[in-house]
Amino acid sequence: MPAAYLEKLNEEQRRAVEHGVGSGGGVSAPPLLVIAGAGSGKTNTLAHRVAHLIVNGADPRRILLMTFSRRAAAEMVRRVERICAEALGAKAGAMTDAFAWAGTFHGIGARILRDHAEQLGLDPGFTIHDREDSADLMNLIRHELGFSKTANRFPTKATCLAIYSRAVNSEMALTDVLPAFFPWCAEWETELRAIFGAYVAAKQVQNVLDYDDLLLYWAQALTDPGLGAEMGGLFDHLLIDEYQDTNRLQASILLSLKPDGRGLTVVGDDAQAIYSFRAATVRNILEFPDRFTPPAEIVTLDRNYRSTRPILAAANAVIDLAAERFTKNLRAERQSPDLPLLVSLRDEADQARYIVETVLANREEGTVLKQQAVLFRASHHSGPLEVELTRRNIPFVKYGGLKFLDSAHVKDLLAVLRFAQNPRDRVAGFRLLQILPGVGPASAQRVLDLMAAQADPLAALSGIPAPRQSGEGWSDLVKALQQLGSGKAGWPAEIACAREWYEPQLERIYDDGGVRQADIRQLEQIASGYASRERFLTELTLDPPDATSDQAGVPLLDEDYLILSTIHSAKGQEWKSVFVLNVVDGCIPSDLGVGTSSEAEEERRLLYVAMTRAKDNLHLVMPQRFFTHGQHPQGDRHVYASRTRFIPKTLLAHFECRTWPKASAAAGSRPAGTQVRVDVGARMRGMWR
DNA sequence: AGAAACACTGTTTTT
DNA sequence: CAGTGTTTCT
Repeated sequence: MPAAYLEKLNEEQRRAVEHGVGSGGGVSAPPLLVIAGAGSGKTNTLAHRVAHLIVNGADPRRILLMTFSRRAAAEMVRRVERICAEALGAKAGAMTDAFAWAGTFHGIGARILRDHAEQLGLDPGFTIHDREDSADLMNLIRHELGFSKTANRFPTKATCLAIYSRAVNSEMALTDVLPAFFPWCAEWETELRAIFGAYVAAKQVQNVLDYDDLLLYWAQALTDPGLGAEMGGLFDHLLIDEYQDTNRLQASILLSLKPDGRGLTVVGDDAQAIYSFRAATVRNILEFPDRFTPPAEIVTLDRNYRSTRPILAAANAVIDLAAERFTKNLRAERQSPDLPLLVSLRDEADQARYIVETVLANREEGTVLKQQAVLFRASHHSGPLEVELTRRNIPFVKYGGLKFLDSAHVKDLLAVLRFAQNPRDRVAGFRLLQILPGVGPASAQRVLDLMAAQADPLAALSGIPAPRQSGEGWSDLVKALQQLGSGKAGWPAEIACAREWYEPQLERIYDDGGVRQADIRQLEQIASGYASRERFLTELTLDPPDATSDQAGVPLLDEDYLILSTIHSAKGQEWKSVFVLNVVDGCIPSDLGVGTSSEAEEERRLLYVAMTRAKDNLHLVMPQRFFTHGQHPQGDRHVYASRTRFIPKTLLAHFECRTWPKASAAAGSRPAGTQVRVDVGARMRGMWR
């Protein structure tokens, strides 16, 4: 008799869920590709497949689920638990507790590398560099090799890292990467090669891995037949979500784990590929079926349960103009008479006011703030809106863009913990030492060199003479580090030690110590939720708290707040009402993102992703003019923007076009500028919040 | 020599 | 605001 949970699925969803599952949990299920359009019940289908495997006897300890973000993984686990509980009753708890391999590619990689560290010649205590740490290390090396003062300007640290990362993730040779993606750096190939060589060596000496290493070491380990079989043998089932946003290196890992594809399920949608800047390639998903013999089974989910028919029609029309399409359009299941709105208004200040007023009106009609989201291409696009929301006292949470962890004082405190954890980590040490007064780059390097020469760097600290002007701060730091390094205090008491050392420094360095101190306390709060210092540091690097809000603390769970998010961070989510900011050329597409036609195509998909987040109401907002930066607060230099090229005239029939505020005799004669100038000032101030 | 203070500029998207 | 480059101070 079929399980009750299967009855709720449509025919295609059910086919994806049941594929290859027989008695024994489908241990030898042939490879499966699920093409799942926006709003087609993808997450639900994948969760049902995992649950169905477990219910049919698959060993939950041997199921690996990889998603794009940790948030998505957590949501998936929650749903699997729910479905299993329904089907299995009391014994479901034990089953789902055992389902512990769910996370991002990078998170799973870190875990597997730590488990197999010794076989790979790695110190299991390695620390992980985030993007900025990696760039800092790249910068140190760039300096050491003397490339920071070449006659022609040398690529910046961020560019160097981007080139390195692109080569690693796309599995391309530097010679091919440069002309294809960084033509303006092609003249530096020899120097870059030297930097990358030194960068890799430095990471190894310092016992650190960067994001790319988490995949690269994993992929390399898998090329060894013995280790490959061992790691592949850990799992009967591998399920990968958002497969259109994986890169070559990730595909290599999958294929090495399961060379014949048995037990492999990948899910994705080529129309939603928006991560090519991270070397993701849509070819992974397109080529997947034919990598195996016989080819993978393909199931297509093309019924959209999320958006109303007019919203989906508009989104389909946008993506229909794409140069290349591989999947067909979605079919909407929900009727509605309301067309999506295309709102033109005067400037960004009006845009902010329009959003605030509409959001509040929606709430009056019963749509809570949490069911409404404002999406934008670049993090700073929401600046004026944030000012307006703050002014009107409307709580909001912002996803994407600058994070809590990026602020200098938080990084300082983390540097203390990281250096204690791994005293060979020069990026952490370099940062930490320079907090002391009278210590700059030169003295910091000297201390690190002396430490590096010793078998026990932390113990060696006692024998190192204090840098000339560091005063009594030096011995305090040495004491604090050795105390932390001994591990005697235990976790989370250690973070309190670190804070006690850092707080006086904070007051000395910054004028606005109060706000920053609150952040430090919040970090301490977060830290107490982790089992150990190593776990805390690793997980914080791989999964930083991804929202910032207008309040110091994270909003209480029962509190209502508006969602602000970059389009990238909105992937996989849905809201009742969605507003998309700055739907004009220069923002969508970003003026930085139209260099090549494939970049422009990705911008088009970005707009498609934004539009398909909406369930009931969609507002595309277009300010007509933008004030340029870098001028006097009262200046009125501005540029005029036009509607995005992705919505040409021929598509206007899909929208209800409006101007705001509604034209009236009085409003029409409003003296230009006066009201606007005030808000520009507010916006400028808001930029530095 | 090396640290600190100052002036100037430029900002996509993220594991 | 952070990152970079320049000048000034110790």
